[in-house]
Amino acid sequence: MSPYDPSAFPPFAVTVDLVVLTVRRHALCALVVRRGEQPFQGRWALPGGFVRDEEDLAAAAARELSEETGLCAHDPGVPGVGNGAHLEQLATYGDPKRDPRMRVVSVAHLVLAPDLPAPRAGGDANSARWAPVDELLEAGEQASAGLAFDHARILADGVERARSKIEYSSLATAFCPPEFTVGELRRVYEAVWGVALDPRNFHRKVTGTPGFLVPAGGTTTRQGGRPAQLFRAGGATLLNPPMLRPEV
Amino acid sequence: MSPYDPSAFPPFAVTVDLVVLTVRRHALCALVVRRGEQPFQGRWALPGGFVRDEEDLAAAAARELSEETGLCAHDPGVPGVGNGAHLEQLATYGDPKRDPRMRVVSVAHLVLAPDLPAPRAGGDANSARWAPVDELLEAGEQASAGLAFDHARILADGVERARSKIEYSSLATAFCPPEFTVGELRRVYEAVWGVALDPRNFHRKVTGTPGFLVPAGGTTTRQGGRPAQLFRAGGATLLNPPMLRPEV
DNA sequence: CCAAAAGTGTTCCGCGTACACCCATGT
DNA sequence: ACATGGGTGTACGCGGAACACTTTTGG
Repeated sequence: MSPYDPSAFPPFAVTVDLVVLTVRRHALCALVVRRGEQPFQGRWALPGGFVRDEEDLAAAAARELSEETGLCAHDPGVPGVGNGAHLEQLATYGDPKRDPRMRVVSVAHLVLAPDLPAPRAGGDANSARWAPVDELLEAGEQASAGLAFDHARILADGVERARSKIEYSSLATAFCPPEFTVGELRRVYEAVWGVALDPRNFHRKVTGTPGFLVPAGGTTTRQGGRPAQLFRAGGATLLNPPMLRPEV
Repeated sequence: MSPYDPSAFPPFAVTVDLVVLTVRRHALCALVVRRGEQPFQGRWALPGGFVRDEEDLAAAAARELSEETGLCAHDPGVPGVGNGAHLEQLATYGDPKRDPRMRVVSVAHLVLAPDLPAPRAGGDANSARWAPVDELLEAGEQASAGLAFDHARILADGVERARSKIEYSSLATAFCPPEFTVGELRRVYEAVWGVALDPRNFHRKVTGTPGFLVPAGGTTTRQGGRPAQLFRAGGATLLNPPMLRPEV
């Protein structure tokens, strides 16, 4: 670290922004809130807020998440059990011009959550909603139609992280309710990757990977057809060999 | 983002810390500098420094790198060609107690560089050196013997990132000089992963992956034995299928 | 009976692994 | 001659891809 002079460093505002992803109706969706003030008033943005004094970055992200959704996320490194949602740091964005008002460095976090009831608008947001990420990212192509600030870029990075991480980890279960079927888990992969997977091979693959799924004991027919076994997420976090994303 | 009140956010100091890795004498080494002042005076630390006003995070990392090593890194997103070194953002560390003096958020960056002459001590560092990461991380086990601040943790995260990224990307070439042999590239993998690889299969694998290596035209005997073809890094960045790290 | 989803069996083939073998240089 | 590292050929086997087939529910 450089020489320390209490008056020699420029002060920064530090925020956390959240990329909260879920799967609804076979589509990967992100949580966005409507901005109530300038700049970008009326535009959609990722939820987030300032990091408080004496508050860790992950704690700030968990607090904002809970304020916006009522969700209690579980960062595997922070105590406090959640309802299955997964939280991890994504990346940090610090372009001097990213906020026209002042110098803001934002530490983006990624949250993977099971399908939730409609979000409750909280704090300064006029409203909040789940929007398909395809819509949000397409809108970002035309200037001044997409997300506020550099949030389209942050969202794209978060989506890419989620897409690659479910390949080699068991994180896809974070999109599922506590008990789920193999078919439901497959539809998560299909929604996140935007591809169709062979149900037979998928079934063999996930049930054959030790520690990925553990039988929960019951069955369900909520998807129609023959009753399917219910599973819970197993203890394994790394999948070896990984799930293979089909070629483009 | 939360309601904006210029007086309502706590001011943070924002720094960049650098995990600069290279391969020297068959060992993965990191650049460390000796601290010249309190706290942790005399202890080794990762190079780094304050982000300046109007300076992007990646630019700050590149500036610190150049000040400490003379290296001109190439972030594939920042203009300005370097000498082959690779720079990417690693993660951000913001525990309120990580610096006893004040609230500091540090955006760590990872640099992969070819073997370099002895580093020149710059700025406030009494001295600088390349140290095998195994030594640095083992020393961290005993309290007050390892790196300053939370730098052991940052280093461990950087090493883990490098180890996993050379699996599925062509980043291992960033540890090599502009022209290198297949054997030299193999010794990079062996040093970073700490394993022995079969030279025959490795050769077939890397020369058979399109875009990974392009023949540079000449040969060399600098490693002894039969002359080896020289290669340059090809355009491909993602390896498909990936290099497989042998089981533990 | 039929549709729909769950689950099993089987065949094929690419690719990773292991290892035998040959090649071209320095000493 | 021989040691050293470079490079090719080949046989084996695991695991992914494709797909036929059976099972168990709801309508």
